[in-house]
Amino acid sequence: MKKVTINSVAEYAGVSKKTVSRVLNNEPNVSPATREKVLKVFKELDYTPNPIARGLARNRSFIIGCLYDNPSKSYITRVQSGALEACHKHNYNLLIHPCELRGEALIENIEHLLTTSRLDGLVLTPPFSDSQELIEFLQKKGINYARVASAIEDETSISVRSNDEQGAFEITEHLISLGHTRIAFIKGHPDHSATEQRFSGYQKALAEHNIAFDAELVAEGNFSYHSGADSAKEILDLQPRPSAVFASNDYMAAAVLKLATQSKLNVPEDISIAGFDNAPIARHIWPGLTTIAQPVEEMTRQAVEQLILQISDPDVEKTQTTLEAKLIVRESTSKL
Amino acid sequence: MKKVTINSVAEYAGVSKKTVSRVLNNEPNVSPATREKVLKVFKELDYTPNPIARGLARNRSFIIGCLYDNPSKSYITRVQSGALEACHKHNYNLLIHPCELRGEALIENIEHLLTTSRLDGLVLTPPFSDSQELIEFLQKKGINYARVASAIEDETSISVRSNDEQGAFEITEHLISLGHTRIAFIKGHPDHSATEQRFSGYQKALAEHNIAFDAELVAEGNFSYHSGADSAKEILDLQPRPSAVFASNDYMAAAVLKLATQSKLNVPEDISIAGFDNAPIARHIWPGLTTIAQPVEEMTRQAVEQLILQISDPDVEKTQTTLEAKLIVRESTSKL
DNA sequence: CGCAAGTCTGACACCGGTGTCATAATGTCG
DNA sequence: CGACATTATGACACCGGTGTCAGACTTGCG
Repeated sequence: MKKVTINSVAEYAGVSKKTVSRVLNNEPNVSPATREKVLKVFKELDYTPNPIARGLARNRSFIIGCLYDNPSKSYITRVQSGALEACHKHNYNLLIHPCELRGEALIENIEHLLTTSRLDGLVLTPPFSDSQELIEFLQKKGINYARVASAIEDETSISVRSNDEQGAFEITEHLISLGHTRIAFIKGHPDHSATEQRFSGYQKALAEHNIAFDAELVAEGNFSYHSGADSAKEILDLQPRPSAVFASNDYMAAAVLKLATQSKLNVPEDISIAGFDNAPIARHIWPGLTTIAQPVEEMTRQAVEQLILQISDPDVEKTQTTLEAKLIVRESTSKL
Repeated sequence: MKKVTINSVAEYAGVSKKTVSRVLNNEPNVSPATREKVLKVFKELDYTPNPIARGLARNRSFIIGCLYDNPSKSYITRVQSGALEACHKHNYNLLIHPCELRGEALIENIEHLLTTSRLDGLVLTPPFSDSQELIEFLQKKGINYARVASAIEDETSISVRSNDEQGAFEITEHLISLGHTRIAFIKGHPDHSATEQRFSGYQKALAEHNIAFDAELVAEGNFSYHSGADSAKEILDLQPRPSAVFASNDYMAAAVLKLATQSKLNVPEDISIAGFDNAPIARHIWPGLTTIAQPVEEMTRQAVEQLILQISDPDVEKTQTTLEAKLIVRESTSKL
């Protein structure tokens, strides 16, 4: 398997390598005859251009990196799927890089990432979207980035978010409209800005309907199924038991459902349960979870799309977009 | 933000770029004084070497590609997590590339991938692990690859699998030992070799215990939750109803559980349900699913580890490894 | 002290493409 | 048919590193 380079193609076709390069990139000013000839040699020698060499010359890798630190697998796959869609549309590829926000050496870690592969841009997903430290580092290094689902308003960088507070408000109001007043809440991971947003939506809905906020009804979770199970235990033991639980994501809601069922409670007759995200599990269990559909793929897709735009033209305006979240009512919530 | 290259560092430090390169790569034969001086300039200028230039010179990208076409998100994230572990250990990065086995242009798709990013190797996950067409293409192109969970015995390439047939045999035997004889089976996607393996394990266990195989009890699934729900409908309508269902993966088993519960059947009292894979959902639902734990992360980790070994030394022996699957009994199966 | 071996360092080609610019070939038009 | 615009092509530097090799400088030891 000897290597076929642009030089061998040029030699074989009897033209200069620049002409081969022109054919390769569909540049104008190549006579049809020459183009044909070169294309034939491509086939004959089974030539594939070397992306690294091309990258060096153009100072581009056509690779976008995706950063995440998230216990929800489904969130991650949705993020990836949206990012990939945008990448492939523009002939980019996606490199994934999970790492810990609280790791002792986040910046070193990212620095190492940038030393081992040159990335044209970075998509930051929660909780990185809100990491001031990381953002400053990227700016200093002059790395393009886009932020997904960040709470920070920042006109100097691309950001696509969904309205978490509004979503949490709506789902809480949904529970209230069903007659619930004693509604427990499970918080998400403190590093995620969504946690505060969703909590705030919950509180605002209570206030709006003159229901006193009761700190006893609030449990600390971290978005993981496991943390949901722990919180569920606390909540189900409360006296009197809340008639509804709103968990900050579907995994934790699923955990509440599992523990309630194990305790011989009927859902939703004995207790209503609501989640957030519309993760696959929300419809894979019975009863299906009432939840808020967050357009994760779409957010990420738009973020990456903007990012690629910015890579090709650094002067393009950096947009801030907010997408709507949508209430999805399933079987896990019912009238009191 | 002006670029800091090896040339500027060399000039600033008053040494040749080769010496800078030596310091960069921790090569011997640099006097401590010179090394110090250069390292100081690195800091001072905030120099980061360009991975693309390095890649060109070394003919390496230090990027591994991961191919998949799989409806199970949890399978994919487990694959990614195992692959990432091995990659990061050796300073590689991971590029993900989902694509369709049956897409009109698989080879063109992969060719395009290789044209847009130079990958040092490829991890093939099911169903690509068994795609003869793809494997021939990669061999022709001289691309290193490793196959995960493939059924094909092939001494010429790296392969790490788990014993699916044995696992299916065990779980079927588990059901039989509980007194079940009318055991329905839901097949996986026909493109996946695991489908045939698991089916075969099911049949062998029946035979071993002198239970006649009944084709009526076999439904065609494709590993997706949705297909499991379709199959579940068929199976639950059978007269008499089977007393147990063994679905080829946990998503389909979860679908059976959901439909059974919706039909007011109690699991496992009225019907036992078993899955395969030990996906997160198996323990996130109630009752938890009896299933086979497949070491997906470990398989992928080992495959990538071998792959990286092969990249650095093409003459290293290509190993074939088989890992054990393990029966996990939860609440979804019980005595007849 | 002299010579061989070992340590440091830099000049230079090279990896495989792309950008710039000069020049040759062809076309257009009065 | 000559002057000029346009198209086609190649020479050459360059992207930012690494590999090879030669030469200068140390060191060890008989």
